[in-house]
Amino acid sequence: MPPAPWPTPRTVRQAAVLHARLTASGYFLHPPSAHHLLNSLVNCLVPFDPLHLRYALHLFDRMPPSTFLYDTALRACFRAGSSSGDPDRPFVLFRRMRRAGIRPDGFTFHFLFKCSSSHRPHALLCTMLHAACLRTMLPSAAPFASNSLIHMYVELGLAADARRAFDEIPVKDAVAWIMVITGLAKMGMLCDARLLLSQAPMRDVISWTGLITAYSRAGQAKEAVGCFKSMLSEGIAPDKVTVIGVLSACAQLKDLELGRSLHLLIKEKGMLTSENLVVALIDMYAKCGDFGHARQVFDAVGRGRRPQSWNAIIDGYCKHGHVDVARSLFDQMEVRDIITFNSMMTGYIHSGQLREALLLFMSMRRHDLCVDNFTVVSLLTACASLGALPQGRALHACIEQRLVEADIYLGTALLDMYMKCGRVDEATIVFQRMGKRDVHTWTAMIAGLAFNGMGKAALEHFYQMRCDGFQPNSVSYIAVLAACSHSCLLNQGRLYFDEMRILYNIHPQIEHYGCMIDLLGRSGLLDEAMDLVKTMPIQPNAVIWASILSACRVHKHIDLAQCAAEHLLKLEPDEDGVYVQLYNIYIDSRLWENASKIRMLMEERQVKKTAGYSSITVAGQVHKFVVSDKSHPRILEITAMMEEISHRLKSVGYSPLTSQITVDVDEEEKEQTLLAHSEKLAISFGLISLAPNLPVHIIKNLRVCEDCHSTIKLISRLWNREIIVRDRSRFHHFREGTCSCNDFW
DNA sequence: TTAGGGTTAG
Repeated sequence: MPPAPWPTPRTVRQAAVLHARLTASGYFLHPPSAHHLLNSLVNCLVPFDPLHLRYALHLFDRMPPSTFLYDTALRACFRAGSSSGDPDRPFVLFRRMRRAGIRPDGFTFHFLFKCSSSHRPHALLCTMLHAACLRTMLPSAAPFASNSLIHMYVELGLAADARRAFDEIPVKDAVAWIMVITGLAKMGMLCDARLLLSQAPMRDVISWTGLITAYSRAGQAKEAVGCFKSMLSEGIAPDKVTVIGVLSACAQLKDLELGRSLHLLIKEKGMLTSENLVVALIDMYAKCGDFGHARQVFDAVGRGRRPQSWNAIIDGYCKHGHVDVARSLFDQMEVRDIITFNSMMTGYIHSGQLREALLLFMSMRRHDLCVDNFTVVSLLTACASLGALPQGRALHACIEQRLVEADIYLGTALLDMYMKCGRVDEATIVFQRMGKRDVHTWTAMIAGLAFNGMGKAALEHFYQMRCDGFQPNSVSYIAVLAACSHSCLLNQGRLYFDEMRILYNIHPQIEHYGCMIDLLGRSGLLDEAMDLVKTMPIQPNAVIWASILSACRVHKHIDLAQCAAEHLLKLEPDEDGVYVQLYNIYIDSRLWENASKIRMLMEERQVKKTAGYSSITVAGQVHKFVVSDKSHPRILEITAMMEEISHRLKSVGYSPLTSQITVDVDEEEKEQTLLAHSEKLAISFGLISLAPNLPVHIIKNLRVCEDCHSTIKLISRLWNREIIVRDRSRFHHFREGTCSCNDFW
């Protein structure tokens, strides 16, 4: 006797009633009835409350097992979402199914892949599932699983695996399938033809879109666009989701031409009703810097735009340096989300407006927004540029306490912060503990070692990076060449400068030339450096001429110094550093008259010398000193320490470099002035207030003077103390009487 | 009696 048409339960109570009726009538073990009950639960209840998953699985455990029931149980796991507890449950179910000898079908794998997309298990497990799918499935059952397989790899960010899954869909067999299907249709077997058609494994718009999205999300935008073109040539029409993926790739490539043609396509097909697509379109125009069109699309959406549209345009303005325009849009927004705040903060940080970024960060709490890993990356970047080590360490503690999810960006930002605060040891620990690294992580490590004066270690890391299969990019080579120049590794520098073009087709930019010219200049090869300046295909900028000028000072090359200074004064007439550098060169060479001309020129042009200062953090508090500073509450102790330093330095035969002082005063006064330099005050304070095992860490806004440099080397030996000084362009690590810069800075 | 791809922040 067929069962009565059972009602569809819409509440747990109704489900329980039906459960009782089925059990009482013996129909609980009748497959269609059992399926009906379980299906209703999965469709109506589980998606709205993951707690009902337990009830559904409880029923499932008591029903006679079948492929369909297992598929339904897996579907239940998927629909309950990732918040429903045990992320391993789908895999446990699958293992049980195999042990019970129940054959999986396309749906089984489909739901397993869907679960894997949301639960993000280990990549190895996904590969094993993929293999099991290939092993056990008939090709005719594949189409359900293949697109979800691609999607799983997309979610895991594994574009190459997504590609492999895509290639496994046998497109060449499509012809054979179509022949069989048309054959059946011609014989009048329309039902069979339709069934076969629904099962034929062919690449459709969804497979292609999956692959395009995979490439786009993995940052392989060229491949994404390549796929899009292949898709069109196979005669498959894109839909709005495809276009979103391709627009995102265009934005990465700054391919405005393709972006515009997509805009035309969107208009033709009337796709502008999708706001997701509108967001992608605004983002593409904004990232390409075409704000006219970006605004046109943005304005056309009108009031009631989603925050995503605002975010896309705000971020575009920030990335192109129009932070004020971005802020005015930010202020007009009614509902801002975490992305809005993070974009705006990042904009401020990259434009050097750290105070504004901090104010925004503090206002996030008022908007009930929790800090996430994007926020922490921004804050770490700010700490790195300020050299704010204690604050950076506090953020590290938040990561360790798992208050934010640690990922590859966060790890890289953390190691970069430690490097920029001169803590190579801590940066190295972060680097070594990172489970996953990418080219940015390696580059941050190499650059960090480079400007901390550890050129050889930097090059060893570069070697290791390539052994690990990472392809260096143009920024990696800037770091490598900077390592060579900071550590005076001339032969290696020449090698890498040629190699980047030959091996990777990376053409040198102004930064690469800058490093190379700096390296040649440091090595005393000023003629060769000038040859490179003359022959390079780019107009030399201020950095290039400043390198030449520095080299001229060290190698006493007055004529070339004058030539470099002339170029610099044309490029940056208001920059006091040039005047000071040239002035010092004249003083070193005892050309007093030229020196005083420079002074007059500065007065004439009203160029003010930037006031030098040094800061040191003790117990979380920043102490700032200027020359001859008497304002510190512990000035008496600091002065006593200064006197002790002076006394001990003299006892080992050190005489102050009073020749650096050009004001007409007696020797003793000159000595006093040198002794009152801000970095020496800060170091004295560090010595009296920090525990003896802690390094003394100073941040200086200008370059360290020669007398201070020699003095600090001696202090590091006499007090057996590590002293780290970050000046405006590099780090000096003083240990046991030597400095990591090898006296060239 | 089961299905499928999405945009914006580091």
